[in-house]
Amino acid sequence: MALQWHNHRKLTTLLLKCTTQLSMKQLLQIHAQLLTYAPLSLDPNRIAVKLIGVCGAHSKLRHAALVFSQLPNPNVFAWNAILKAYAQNNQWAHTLRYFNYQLSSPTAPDPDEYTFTSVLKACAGLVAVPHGLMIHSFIIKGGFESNLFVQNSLADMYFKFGCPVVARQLFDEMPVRDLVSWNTLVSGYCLVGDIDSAKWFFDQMVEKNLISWSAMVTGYARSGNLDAARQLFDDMPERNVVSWNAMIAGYAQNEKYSDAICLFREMQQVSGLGPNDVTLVSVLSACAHLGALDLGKWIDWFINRSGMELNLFLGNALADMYAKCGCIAEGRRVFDLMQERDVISWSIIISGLAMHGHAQEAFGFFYEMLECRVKPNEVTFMGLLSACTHAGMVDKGLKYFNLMSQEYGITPMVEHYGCVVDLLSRAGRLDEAEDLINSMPIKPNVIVWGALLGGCRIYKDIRRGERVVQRILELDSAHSGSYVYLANVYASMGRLDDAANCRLRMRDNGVMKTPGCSWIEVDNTVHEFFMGDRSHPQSEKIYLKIKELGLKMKLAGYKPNTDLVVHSIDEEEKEDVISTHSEKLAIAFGLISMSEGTTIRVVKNLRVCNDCHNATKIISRIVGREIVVRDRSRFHHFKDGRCSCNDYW
DNA sequence: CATCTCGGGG
Repeated sequence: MALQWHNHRKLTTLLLKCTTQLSMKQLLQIHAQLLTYAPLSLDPNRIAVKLIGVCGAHSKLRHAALVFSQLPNPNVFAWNAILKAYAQNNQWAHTLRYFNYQLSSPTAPDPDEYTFTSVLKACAGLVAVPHGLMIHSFIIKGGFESNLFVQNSLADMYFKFGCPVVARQLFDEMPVRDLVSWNTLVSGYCLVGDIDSAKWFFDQMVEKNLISWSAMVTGYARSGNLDAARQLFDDMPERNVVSWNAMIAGYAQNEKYSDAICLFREMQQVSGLGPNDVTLVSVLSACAHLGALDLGKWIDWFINRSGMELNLFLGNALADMYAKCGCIAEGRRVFDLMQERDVISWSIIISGLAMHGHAQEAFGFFYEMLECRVKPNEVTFMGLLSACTHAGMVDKGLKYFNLMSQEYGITPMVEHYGCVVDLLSRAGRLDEAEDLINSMPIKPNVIVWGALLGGCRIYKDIRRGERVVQRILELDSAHSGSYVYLANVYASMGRLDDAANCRLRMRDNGVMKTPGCSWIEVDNTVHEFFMGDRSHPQSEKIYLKIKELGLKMKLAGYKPNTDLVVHSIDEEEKEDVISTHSEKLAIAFGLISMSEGTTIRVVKNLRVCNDCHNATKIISRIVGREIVVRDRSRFHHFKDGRCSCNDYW
């Protein structure tokens, strides 16, 4: 007993003196030891503060809560420790819950200025304005507003509330300012989009640190000025993971996915810094957009190898990457693996299943989600509606559309209307589609009208089409789809002069079609192809392959589709007979550069056209390989001459 | 008496 007591004292003394970061494993061992002799502890609060701090740093909040709950009389240090643990891990609602608990508990100590830094951070993160204002007055009453940390936290909170004027007044009235005060101002102005003020204060700063620079990089990136962001990034005297993350995220959020991936490689090769979870979230998002499955898989492997925890953000990004790269089964595997899931996790799987045409399973996940008491949001319903669209389930779609507002109080956005109009139009219920548009409480956009126009094209409703084109051109006089539609209608009626005229008008108005573009990842590099592209170094071989395929296809009974009216709004144009659609180039390149039997995965920026769809079906049979094409709206899995979409897309 | 605030994300 004496020996154990001695060991116990030694352990606690060591623990309290310990300044280096403890690993979670060490912590658990120490905690177990301490628990055994808990009644003998000299000062449980001092030990608990230390332990909770370690738990917080390792995001082990359940363990932190456990340690806290074992304290018979938590003092203000212990309360501050638990509040900080939650606040620094973005668990703001929990932070506020503990704070309320502290206020309402008669035995709990009164909060101090340390308490408020965490609580204000939580209010800021939640944008809980009433809470924040209440706590501000609480702080004034308690006389804590003279504390520099509290002042900085308050200024930060008001920026996050979108009140730069209040924040600025607080800053101006501060008798003493430190680097954090200035950084708060710079990042605050960046946050509210006042990049000029941010830059002005940034330039005023005599002393800057990594945070100042990184905040400015993020500010420029978020304002869309990637060149300025990159310039600052290059000018930084030193960089850490956060600086690299800021620039990588900047590229990813501005749709510069290849640049994001490039910089990610540079980070590892040049800086020697390892990526963290935030880095990987951005890179995974780039992979998802590009369909870069190999890199995505490598990141999955990297996460497992490094023992990185699959947190909510990372799990969502990984599941989304798999779903958007055509591996919905892998996406579900990741989803099952996750310890914590939110509405976004569920929505990712639901829209992933929808994209792959698995409507029933998507509905199943929705009901499971409800059983787990996760409240669906607008993104969830977009997934459900697109599941209905891709399966042609009109009435089911209308049911969900009504359910979202009636049952869940979610006001449909223009995107939801677009989805339902698309659903009705494809089914030929053009009257209902048009009525829905006319009854919209918000202004319909080009996408909504375009969906109806698509229906007019399929069902050859020329009168309605004319009307719709007019509405679209009022919104966007350079809407290429409308001109293409008109030209095609005229051509189909034999009015070739009108068709030609339409083309001329299109040219005169400077109408540019979005160039069709497809890409494929081979050996960890994304290769990009435009329509009729001959810029690829292997162009010669690619066109030879296409020629070879063309011969085999002819023998297999394939006839190119020459019906002009078939051309849809989102398709690449086929003005030039000899031009080749981009997905054919990408598929051909995949066939010549990837080993026998591997699945060819291609991503296309527009919708795949009828002709290419037919051609790809036959190619999949001829070469005996699976070809997966992700187009603008969904996945097509081509195999043995068939497509998973059953020709409905 | 030991604790705090500012930068990166699906």
